[in-house]
Amino acid sequence: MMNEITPLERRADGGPGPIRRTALHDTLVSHLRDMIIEGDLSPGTRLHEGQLGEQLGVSRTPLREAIKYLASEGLVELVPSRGAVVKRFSAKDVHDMLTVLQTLEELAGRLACDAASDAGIAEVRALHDEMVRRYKIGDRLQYYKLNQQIHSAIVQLAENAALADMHGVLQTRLKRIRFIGHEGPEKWAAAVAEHDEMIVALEARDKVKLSEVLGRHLMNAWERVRASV
Amino acid sequence: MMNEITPLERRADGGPGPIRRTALHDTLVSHLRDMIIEGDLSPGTRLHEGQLGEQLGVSRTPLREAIKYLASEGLVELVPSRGAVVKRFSAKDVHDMLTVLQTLEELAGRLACDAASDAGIAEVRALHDEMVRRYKIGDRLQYYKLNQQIHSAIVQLAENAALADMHGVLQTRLKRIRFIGHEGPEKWAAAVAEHDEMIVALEARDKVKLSEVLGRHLMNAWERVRASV
DNA sequence: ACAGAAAATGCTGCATACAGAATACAAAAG
DNA sequence: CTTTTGTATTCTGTATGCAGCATTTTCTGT
Repeated sequence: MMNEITPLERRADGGPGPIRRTALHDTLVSHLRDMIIEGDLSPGTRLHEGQLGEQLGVSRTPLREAIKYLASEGLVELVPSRGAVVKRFSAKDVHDMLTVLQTLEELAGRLACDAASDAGIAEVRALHDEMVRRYKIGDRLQYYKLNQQIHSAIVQLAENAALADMHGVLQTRLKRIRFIGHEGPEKWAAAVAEHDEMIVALEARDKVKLSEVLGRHLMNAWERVRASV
Repeated sequence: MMNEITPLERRADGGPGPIRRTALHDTLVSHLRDMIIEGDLSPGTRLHEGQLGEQLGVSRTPLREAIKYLASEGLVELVPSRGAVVKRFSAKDVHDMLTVLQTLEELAGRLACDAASDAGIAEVRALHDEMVRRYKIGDRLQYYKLNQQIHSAIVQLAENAALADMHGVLQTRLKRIRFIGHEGPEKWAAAVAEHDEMIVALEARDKVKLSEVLGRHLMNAWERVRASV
């Protein structure tokens, strides 16, 4: 993280493959979101329209639209006459978010056991195995990313768009925090063990168990990150 | 509903009281949100920037920013190169939203019993009594509004910002639907009875009971609206 | 030297202008 | 009469320009 700020590539031009007409709005939103999550724009930073726009190579208009979008997502805060600043989350905020996330994932677990296809479960299993492999070789970054993917995938299995939406918003808001949380070896091992229980419960379509493990996992997540916020 | 579309009043000018510096952005967002909820802009309708902007008396720039904000809220959908359309919800969508809302309110009930102040509970009681009064005189509109307020108020008592956010988004998305749901006298009575149980459980700070009633109430809400979606 | 006021600078908020894409329409061919 | 293709119009997407507010800097008086 803390990358150099680079102009975003607008590959409306050639490049191989079908000429994907990427909407600038979406690109900008993703880009800004990443910049916030990865810490290029730290909490409290003012989003300077002129400056930021020049760095990214876009004019102020689409940039402002993207900022409004992110404001609705809760990543930035709009201050009248003073633009937008990257939102800062207190420890209580993080705890609150994890509480809600816990409840949502418990629900997702129950729904997923009913709604998921065998193929869907197999995909999660594949992600899980890959994650464990990354764990064993100590690849924290990929472990982290696969971890997130697994949680998202389980939510997807629940086949509930509203649930996926709400989960996505909270997960995005928390990414910045969780990314930082570097747990020690023993806590990391515990997290992996929980994930093991998870996948077993999912494959058995054991609602009660899966829901319980997901809930416990997020309770523990708070313990893992509370020090860093 | 189905009001005439009127230009929004921008009282940056005089008027009594302190010169409230109302940000146009917020005003526009609220206004558009209301137009969608109240059915002035029905699902599938294209949000015509030029036309809509002229009707509201604003230029396209702030209007587009407001639309982007609403898109992130999930009320409108952005179609590349074709602007924005009011999002249409299927019966399954509504059911999904109610499922999540149910889970969130159950959580809110549990948290509220711990976190709420006596004064806060008293305020909900006041809303409840007023709502019952409106029920008795058959004032559907005010009943409906107070109903929503009570649910929001209980969520507020939980003192969890993330929970309030997620609940708010879903409640807003559902407003358009629930507004339509005209239940018969017996179902209406049942809903009021549930609200009675609710306030009693809240005053007793009975977590289990309050959570259960809130959950049941929203289960039944689905039964009440399923016909109209 | 310091406090307060006034000017100056920089930024946001809104409006307008321009370019490109999508759609609607019309004319021509089958 | 249907289909297709070329053209015209309309609307979106992006850039730029201007006015007002906030903040900072500088000037002035004690």
